[in-house]
Amino acid sequence: MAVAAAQVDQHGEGEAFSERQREVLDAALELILQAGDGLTMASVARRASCSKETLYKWFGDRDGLLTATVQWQASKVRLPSLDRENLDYRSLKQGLADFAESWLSVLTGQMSIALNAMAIAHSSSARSGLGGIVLDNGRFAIGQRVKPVLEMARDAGLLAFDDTEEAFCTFFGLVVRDVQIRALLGDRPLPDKQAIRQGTELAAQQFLTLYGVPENEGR
Amino acid sequence: MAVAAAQVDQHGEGEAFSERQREVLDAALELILQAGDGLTMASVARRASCSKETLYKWFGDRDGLLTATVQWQASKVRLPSLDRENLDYRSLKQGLADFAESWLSVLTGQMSIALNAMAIAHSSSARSGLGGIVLDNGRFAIGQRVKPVLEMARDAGLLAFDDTEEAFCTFFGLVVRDVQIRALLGDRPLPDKQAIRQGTELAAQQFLTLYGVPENEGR
DNA sequence: GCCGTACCGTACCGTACAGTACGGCGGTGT
DNA sequence: ACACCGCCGTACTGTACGGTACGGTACGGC
Repeated sequence: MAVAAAQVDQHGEGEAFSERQREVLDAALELILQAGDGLTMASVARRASCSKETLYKWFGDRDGLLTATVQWQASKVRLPSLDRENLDYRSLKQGLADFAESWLSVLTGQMSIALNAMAIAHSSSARSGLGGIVLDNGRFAIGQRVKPVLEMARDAGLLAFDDTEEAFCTFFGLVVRDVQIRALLGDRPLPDKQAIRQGTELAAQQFLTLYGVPENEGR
Repeated sequence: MAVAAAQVDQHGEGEAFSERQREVLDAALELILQAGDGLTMASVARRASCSKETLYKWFGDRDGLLTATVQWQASKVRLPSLDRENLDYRSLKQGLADFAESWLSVLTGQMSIALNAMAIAHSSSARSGLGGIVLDNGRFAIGQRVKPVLEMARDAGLLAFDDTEEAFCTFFGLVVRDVQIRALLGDRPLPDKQAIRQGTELAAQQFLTLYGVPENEGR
């Protein structure tokens, strides 16, 4: 229930874990990949060559270990920046499509799926903030990254909208569609690189159709 | 692992369960609502005033009970039809918005969230077809319902698209956005009736902007 | 050399829960 | 009346796993 140091910093930039602790958390991540929520404290200890007692000392309990693991993974994921000066219509579209592609690739990765599944499984029962953490570092973090760009594009006269949140949610829907929920429900195969690229290009096009300012389209 | 009769029919219209069995499955649904995947065979037996032995006799094992429960719930959900003759632009938009509203309402209901969460929790570990069942009766069933309408509207000259699947996926994305994943990850409060209505009306409008045939809009 | 600290490995405990066994009981056919 | 059957209730078994205790080892300070 109590993560030694990561408890303190609100947003968990992840500097709170020692080298050895990070090894342990990586072991936990590997196990989550193959066993999902079914990982046991013993299996983590075995995989990381550490003792269960140490796990409890460092992370308090099972929930604390899971929380720390999710935070650790979140601190590793670094999505592309998408900040860009000299915006024009074409580069905006390209930037949105590139960003969406990278984002969807992460979202359909084994790790994202496993972690989201685990967080969802927990949100129904335990009062661990796993769902909140995943939400903060997933959907929320993406929003924080995208919204300024949308507003920048609006200021440049390329987009038109009143509600940034609404515009971002629309972008989210156009990009993600049913892909994530299908993946989470075990639908296979996952979309490949090409399918993702194709979908996100369409999404960028559609988003601009909805929110773009026609006279500034250039071409 | 083996559901007595429901095993036979592929799509489970749900007539395979006796009155008493349906009572038991309803008890299981109630428990899933409050305990999610954490429901125990004993709790179901207690709630339904039946013996564990009967549960095992009828449903084989815990997985079989869960599967039957999900099928039973799926057989109960009946989304509005949306079939409509004499399509015009306005009635199409209204129909899509109404349908989307009803759909999103179901999707954000306690029962949908609990069942989806359970199916997701299982898809990571067990090889039970829970995820597939939910997918078939959720996303897939919706598609089957919506696609003919889209094609009908296209034949009437109201919509323009080549790929029905693509058009439907776009509709899905515009309607669902981040609502479902946020709900599954425990984000609260859930959108209320008004927020849903507002979102789905926007979605219908956006969908028509993307796929509507302008000259037939007849405002 | 001695002590404290941190950690590993393993054994152990308690509990929760899936699955089974069995006695009892009410209904139905003969 | 009696046998049979489906079901309830309850007790039981086996096991998996969270959490704890403890002995053994390596290391740094004094």
